[in-house]
Amino acid sequence: MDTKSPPSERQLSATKRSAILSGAMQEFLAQGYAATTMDRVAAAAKVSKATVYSHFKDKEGLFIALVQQLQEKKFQVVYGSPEGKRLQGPPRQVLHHLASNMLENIIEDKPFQAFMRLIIGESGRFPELARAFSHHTPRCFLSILKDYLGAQSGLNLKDPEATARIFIGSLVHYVIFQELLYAKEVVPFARERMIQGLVDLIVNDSA
Amino acid sequence: MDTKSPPSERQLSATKRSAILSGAMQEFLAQGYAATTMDRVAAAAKVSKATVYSHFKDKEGLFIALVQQLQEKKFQVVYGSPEGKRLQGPPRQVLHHLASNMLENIIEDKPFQAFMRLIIGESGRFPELARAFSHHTPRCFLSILKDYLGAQSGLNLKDPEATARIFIGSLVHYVIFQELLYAKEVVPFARERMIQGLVDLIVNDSA
DNA sequence: GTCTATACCAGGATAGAC
DNA sequence: GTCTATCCTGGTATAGAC
Repeated sequence: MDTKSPPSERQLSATKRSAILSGAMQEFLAQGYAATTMDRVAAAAKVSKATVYSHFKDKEGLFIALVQQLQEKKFQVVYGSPEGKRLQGPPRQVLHHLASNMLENIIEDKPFQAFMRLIIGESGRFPELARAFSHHTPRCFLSILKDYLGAQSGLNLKDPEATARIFIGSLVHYVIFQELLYAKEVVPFARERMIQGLVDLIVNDSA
Repeated sequence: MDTKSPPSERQLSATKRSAILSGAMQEFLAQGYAATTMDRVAAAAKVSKATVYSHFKDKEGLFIALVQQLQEKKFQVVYGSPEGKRLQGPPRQVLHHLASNMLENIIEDKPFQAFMRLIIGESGRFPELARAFSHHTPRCFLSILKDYLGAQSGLNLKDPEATARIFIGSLVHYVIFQELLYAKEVVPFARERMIQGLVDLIVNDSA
């Protein structure tokens, strides 16, 4: 018996590949594209640099593969969320619940915030990735909300889709501003107040 | 007579300094922090690299100086905007005008968009700059809008500040999403429809 | 398929002439 | 105060052993 890895002496390609992607995620999310070095990626993945290059063409290829993987995996969590199903119930409750969950999910999820930073920060150099992000991410969310709002005749909304965009946009902006740009430390604004303000604006039953 | 610069053979320090900042702006806004090289900054400023280092301690110092300068100069244009004065008039008109101007200003101003990308993208590495941005930028704008909304008793707003944040947040998010992330090419949404939706949501007089 | 070792290049920063 | 020339580190990518 030696001190090496007991289960499988020779690890297979798929294992290495996912280890590399995992290391790449750690580095790219923390440092951004240009500041990340293949050395550190290899170290984080506990793999030699040459192995990284045998699995991915170059730094750019690795980055693109990583982002695509994150889009597919991370997103179902944040945007697909508990409400993959259609929404139903009284607007006040549904909207409050929806906003609350969305903020909670994103604010807790630091890696996802780093991912937002990365996508926005690198959107100049990697426009394709930004386009893919715009295309896939808020699609289902927006569409579900739009349908729900459109079906609530009691709300008297002139443009349900615009309303849905305002709803989501306000919340995403809240996260970008308060969290990514540290506004919470400098011009704080309670999460609950934001949510309540948004719900009141949309529902607006004269209570 | 030689072929060199006729006006002043030896340029002064202040001139060089602003040339360097100008070159730095060009490079940092286009490439981001890490991908920008001091060589290219010097070239863009038509100055030797040593001169750059005589005016600024290092790359980081140059970057910070640049961002601070941009905050002070660029901002009065975009956020101070035509409405530095207090707002007055009927809500529908004022809000529509305000939103329209704000979007117009930001969407036309590509350098400012690059600046947003930069601030968000580098907010992990330069949290101080992000904090300064959060602190100064939308301050006056938000405050003016909040006061205006609070004064319009006809609107029946429960929380004018929350409403003001939703207003600005929706619009900023619109820019980030549609412009910076190229959503306009992939899930387009008319600017005017966004503005109208926002105004309708806030004003909401049953016409 | 994976590692070690290395080629090659570029970037940040500085020394020294003028 | 500004330039030219240079140092040195560290990065991407690959060659060759196992």
